[in-house]
Amino acid sequence: MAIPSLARVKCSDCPIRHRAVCARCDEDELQILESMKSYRSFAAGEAILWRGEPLSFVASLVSGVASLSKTMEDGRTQMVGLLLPSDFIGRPGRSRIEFDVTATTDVTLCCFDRKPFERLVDETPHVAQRLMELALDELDAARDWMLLLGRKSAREKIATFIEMLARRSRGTEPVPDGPIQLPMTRDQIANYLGLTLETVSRQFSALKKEGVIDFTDRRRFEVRDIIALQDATGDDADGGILS
Amino acid sequence: MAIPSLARVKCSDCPIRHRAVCARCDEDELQILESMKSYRSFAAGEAILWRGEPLSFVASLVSGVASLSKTMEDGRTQMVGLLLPSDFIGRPGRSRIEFDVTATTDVTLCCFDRKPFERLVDETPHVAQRLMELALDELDAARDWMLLLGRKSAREKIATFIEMLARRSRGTEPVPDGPIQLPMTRDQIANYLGLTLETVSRQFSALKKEGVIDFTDRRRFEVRDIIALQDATGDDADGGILS
DNA sequence: CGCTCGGTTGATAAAGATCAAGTTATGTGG
DNA sequence: CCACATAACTTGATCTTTATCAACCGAGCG
Repeated sequence: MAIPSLARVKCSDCPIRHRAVCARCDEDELQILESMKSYRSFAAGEAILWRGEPLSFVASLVSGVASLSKTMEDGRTQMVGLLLPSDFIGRPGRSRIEFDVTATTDVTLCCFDRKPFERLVDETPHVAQRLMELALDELDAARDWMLLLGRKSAREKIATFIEMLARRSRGTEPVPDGPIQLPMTRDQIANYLGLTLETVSRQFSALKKEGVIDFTDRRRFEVRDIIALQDATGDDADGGILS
Repeated sequence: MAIPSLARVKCSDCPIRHRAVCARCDEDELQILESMKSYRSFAAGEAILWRGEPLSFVASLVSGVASLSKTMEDGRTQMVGLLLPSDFIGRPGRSRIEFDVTATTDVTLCCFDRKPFERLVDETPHVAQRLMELALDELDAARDWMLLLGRKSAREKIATFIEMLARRSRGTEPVPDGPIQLPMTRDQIANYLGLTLETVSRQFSALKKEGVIDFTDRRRFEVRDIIALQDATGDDADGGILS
């Protein structure tokens, strides 16, 4: 069950202050958000929101990793998004969502009741603009993932996934070049990449045998050969430099 | 080459008036858009925008079909979006796009120079709100497509594609139950669905042999058995009724 | 201590890609 | 208007990749 957390972090001290939906807000606007917010925590594996369920709150992800996924009648599932700190859950103007939101690791959310938040969005261009940016970023990420799902080989998918984790944690992790934590099980990785867990395991083993990565533990690895890794992703060498 | 069209349709008579970026605008706002807009036409196959190229204009698609696609170094291509009348091209706050935009059929665009348009967005909540809705709709569509690309079989992909075309043209086509036009070649369909053109052709043939669809011509077909078609998509029978 | 869960590895099967002919349209120039 | 060229499409044979089925391993926990 979700445990409403009483711990109160001041918005100005919040770790996601400059990236979340409040990024563009000034002090006055922050005051309003401060008075509306409440924290909730979810344990790894817990459902945060179910597909189709009425959406009573929206939230910013403060810490941990959550995932968006779609499941077919026969059980096939596809992850359609990975939420990291500062990502937003919920939509202005929509009372339901079309996918499940699940806590992948232990998660803390900064929640707002939906109705008051929507009123705020209408009145606060800074919030509306930031929400727009976040939506467009998600759209770009979704499109990159479509290329991966539709056209990349298993090896390329795994390499892309690892490279993404490595790049992302360079900002977040305490030791910049140290071991990287896999925030999910092989099965969840498979659902993210459109593979089976066996194929995921085999590709990890192959990259390990080639000396590209090295596992210190089943959930923790280090990149040994970043060039070979980027090569294996199938992406342009300078991918993103133009942007 | 793009031929700047001199034909001027009044916004109030525009076929996409209530669905495009201007949907929520009142008469005064429409006046402003009217004075800023210009039409451009592109022939089937022509490039509208290249990935990475500076974005000088944004536009609404007035007629025809355009596609967004990403291409890897070795030529593998994945379509990441299909633009239909009323869809928007370009992003507020971004000077480049991360994919190619191509005219799939002959296309007419209602264009706005980017800079003035961005100023307008900042000053006109009706436009900003509509842009947000359009972006969220695209995001939902992208996520549905991720499930298709990652988890559906070739047969399910083709059935989903046909069902989507059928549903969509029910609104647009002159004869509601008549033949439906395929707006793209087998090769383009393959790039949309993450398949090869041979597999696309084979699946069409299979559905035809089973009497689910019937081709009146290579680019025109009729749905003979809608139940069997929906069955073959792999989606929930009531998919979308809840939304 | 033995169970369970997450993970690895191997053998086999199936789906779809690839390679290779052909066939049907759609032009285009004579 | 016809002959021919070309692009779009279909179909078949074969090969590759990844899924599926199955056995097993090791860490953590009741």
